Amino acid sequence: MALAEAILVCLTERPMSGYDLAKNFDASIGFFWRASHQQIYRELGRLRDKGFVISEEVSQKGKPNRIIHTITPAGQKALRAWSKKPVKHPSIKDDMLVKFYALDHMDIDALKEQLTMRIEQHQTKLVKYFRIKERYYDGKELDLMQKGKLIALEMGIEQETQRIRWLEEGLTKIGKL
Amino acid sequence: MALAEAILVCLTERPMSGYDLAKNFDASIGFFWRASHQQIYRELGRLRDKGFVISEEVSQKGKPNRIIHTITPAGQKALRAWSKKPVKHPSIKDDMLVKFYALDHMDIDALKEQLTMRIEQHQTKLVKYFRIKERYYDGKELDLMQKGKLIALEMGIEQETQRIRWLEEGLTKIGKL
DNA sequence: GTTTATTATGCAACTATTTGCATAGTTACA
DNA sequence: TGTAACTATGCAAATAGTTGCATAATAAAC
Repeated sequence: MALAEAILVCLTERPMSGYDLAKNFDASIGFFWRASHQQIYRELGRLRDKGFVISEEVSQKGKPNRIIHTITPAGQKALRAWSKKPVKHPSIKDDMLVKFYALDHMDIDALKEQLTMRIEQHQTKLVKYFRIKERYYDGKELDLMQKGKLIALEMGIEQETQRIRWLEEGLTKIGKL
Repeated sequence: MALAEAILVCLTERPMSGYDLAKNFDASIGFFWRASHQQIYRELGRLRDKGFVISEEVSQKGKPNRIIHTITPAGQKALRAWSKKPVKHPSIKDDMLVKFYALDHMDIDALKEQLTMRIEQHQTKLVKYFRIKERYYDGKELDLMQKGKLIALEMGIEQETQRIRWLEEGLTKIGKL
């Protein structure tokens, strides 16, 4: 399970609260591993139990106190250990492919609409990725950490581009039926 | 959740036992929606509770009895209703991308090995897809059901091809670091 | 003759994920 | 002055998915 590791990775950048992490998961590493704030808070509890992070409460005026989590040396070690473990192949679960597979029981017009919507969603995401790439990476001097993030981002761009392509092909194909 | 629907789709072809379904999930629709036999048996129980399938026991000599499940008109109706519901965008959960994102904490050589393994896995799958395509679809007269399945298969082929491409690009990129 | 694979089903426990709710103060806008 | 959005945390329940085990017979391989 990479959620624990994704959180640890974020915390190597700087100590953060659960709230900060949830925002991060909306904006950067979350492109590659989605998680809700509920999941993050629970996972933080587990990481604390294992001694991979330490948490300290910081009082704020007015707002509820923040709990800032810092990665421990044990956490760093766990990350390095994880890097050597084989990845499992990602689970493919795509409603759309099931719908194509069962085309003779589907409402074709509804399917076309859904395809169009999905294409738009992926395009929105792609635009977001390109903005981040331009803003933070293009024409900059990068260290190893940044290079890794850029590669991940470029892989994300590839993935979205390709997803759009096959959804468009699918749309064309059902148009020709 | 498309598991219920994936099962119903299989049962529109012919009535089947849980065991048959599990095999189907290994070979055809399972390319687009993975499920273990435990999941399938549980889901079949739920579908029976909802009246979407009826199940009857068939005794066999020697072997344990088979329970054959048949889709009901209510089940057919549920399938059509599902076809009109919007798809949710597939959850992206890929350890590999998280590992790239955290490149500065990873063991690069281990990562290269993992990439190579993943590429091989996707290639194996691709070969399987091509065999099915040649054997069942190429140069044949196809009805709507078969056309749908072919499109799904071609989309699967696209997806695997593209996955291989971006994994190879990733490998090249970390080679250049 | 024994081990292994295949057919056939299913429970139980655990882990992961999603959805909904609850609390509680702050800031901005209309 | 009210409402909505934002900051900040977390519990509870439901659903989904994985892992491990258990049973029980047949057939083929070694």
